[in-house]
Amino acid sequence: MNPQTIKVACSNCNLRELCMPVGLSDHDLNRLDDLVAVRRKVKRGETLFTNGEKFTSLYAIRTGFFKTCLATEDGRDQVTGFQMAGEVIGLDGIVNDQHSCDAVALEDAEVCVMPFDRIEEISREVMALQHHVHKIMSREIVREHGVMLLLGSMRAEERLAAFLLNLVQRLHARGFSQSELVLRMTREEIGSYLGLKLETVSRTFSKFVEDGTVEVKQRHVRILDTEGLQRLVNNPNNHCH
Amino acid sequence: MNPQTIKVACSNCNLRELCMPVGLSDHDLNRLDDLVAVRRKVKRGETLFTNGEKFTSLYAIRTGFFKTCLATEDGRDQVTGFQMAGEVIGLDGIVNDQHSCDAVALEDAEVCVMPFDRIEEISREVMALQHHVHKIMSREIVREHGVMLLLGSMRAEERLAAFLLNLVQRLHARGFSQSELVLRMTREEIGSYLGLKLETVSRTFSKFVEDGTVEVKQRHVRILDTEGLQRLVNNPNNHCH
DNA sequence: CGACACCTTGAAGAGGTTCAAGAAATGTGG
DNA sequence: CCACATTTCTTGAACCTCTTCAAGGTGTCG
Repeated sequence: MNPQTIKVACSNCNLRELCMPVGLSDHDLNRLDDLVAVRRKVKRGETLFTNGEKFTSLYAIRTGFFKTCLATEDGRDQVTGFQMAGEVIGLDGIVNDQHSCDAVALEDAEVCVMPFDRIEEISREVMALQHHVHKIMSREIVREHGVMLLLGSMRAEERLAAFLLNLVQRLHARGFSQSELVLRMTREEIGSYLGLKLETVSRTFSKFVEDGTVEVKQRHVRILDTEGLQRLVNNPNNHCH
Repeated sequence: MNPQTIKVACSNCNLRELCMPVGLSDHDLNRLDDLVAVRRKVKRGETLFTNGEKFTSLYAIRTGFFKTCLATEDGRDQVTGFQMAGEVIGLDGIVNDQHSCDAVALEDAEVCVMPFDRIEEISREVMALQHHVHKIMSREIVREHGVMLLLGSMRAEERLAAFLLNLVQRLHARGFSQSELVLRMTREEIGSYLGLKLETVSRTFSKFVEDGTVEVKQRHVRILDTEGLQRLVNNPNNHCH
């Protein structure tokens, strides 16, 4: 690994509203600029951190797209999340001082490296940051509750619908289209995240196309009927009781 | 609701090693005693907090057993976890200042109420507490990763085996038997947690009994072959690829 | 003791997986 | 820049696991 690094500041970062608290005084903003030690570029296919690696920092994604995944010795493999610009990864490492999953860049990426001891230090001085860190961790817990609901109670179509809606919603919050998106991950990775085989993901896409709900050309997806997808996720008659 | 409340202190609590940081100075220990505002009793079947309720506090379980569950408007229902003495619940509420799931007592319980603003206040002064809070949240994230692996890649037998092993392990850490346990939840609640129907849970228990892996008498379970269960969870030949 | 909640078991059925083959896209080296 | 290798995606058919529906048994609590 050859981490390319550049020094930078949060205070004039255009992603600040996504990964930092808002409404800070100038003084507090200056303190925040000490948060990011360096930036680091990660090429597509490379890992930002891996299972077992010593935990030192959280990472705010500036550009690019990541997956986090769990690989057990006996060959199981589970994608636990997909992360995009403005999101923070590495929280899993805090509890045992070492990472418990791999973070893999699905496209060339750049992250802000935030040493965790520095986060804790500045958190003690800047209340807004302290609360922000707590919120980020709580948000991740709530997100995972949602995934548990998905994995535990939804059928294939419902899972894929929920997945697509979640992706566009997050992309839209970053200024992209509400209805069009380019998948950065393979069918197999989607399947791993959704607890389905890649063939099932592919078939379900095909079903959506037949129904006129979406257009799919490889990884390019256009959502034609957002409410149709929403109905799939929410319709009480659809559940496996 | 009629919360029965008693004032108390952490410094002489016999569960301290489970829910509080260790190795504190006397001064820091005294600060911690301000953490717990009151205790609160929750009767079996009652809720400690519910979805939508304003978030004010985290709760350390002193006695009893809880489930947390997500219930959506359209009738889905997902148990997201089972919690026992020494564990902390309520973390889901931080991000939006309101709880996003229900916490239901599965047996008469008592919790220590820790107002979150007080946690943040004392965290700023006591580094060990600050780090401890971070670890608790990170631990919950990692636990949920494990559940995602379970729900996403395991078959019914593997899920139930993993579930039982996890339960006895946590009970053992609290001084109970390594091989015997009393389930505090119904088959349906186990099923909801594991993404299975109650009938499947029941059948899988029966299969374990046939195989001589466990003895089951209603909610009383005795594990006869821990390694057999372990093998089920870890055996690479068992997966659905 | 009777009502109710909980658990077990069977049989039929559905949804997703597995295996297999081929097509489409992507990347690589000459 | 093209030919070839590789990865990724699609689709079909058979199979398997888990679910659904149904009925009866067991335990518990007022």
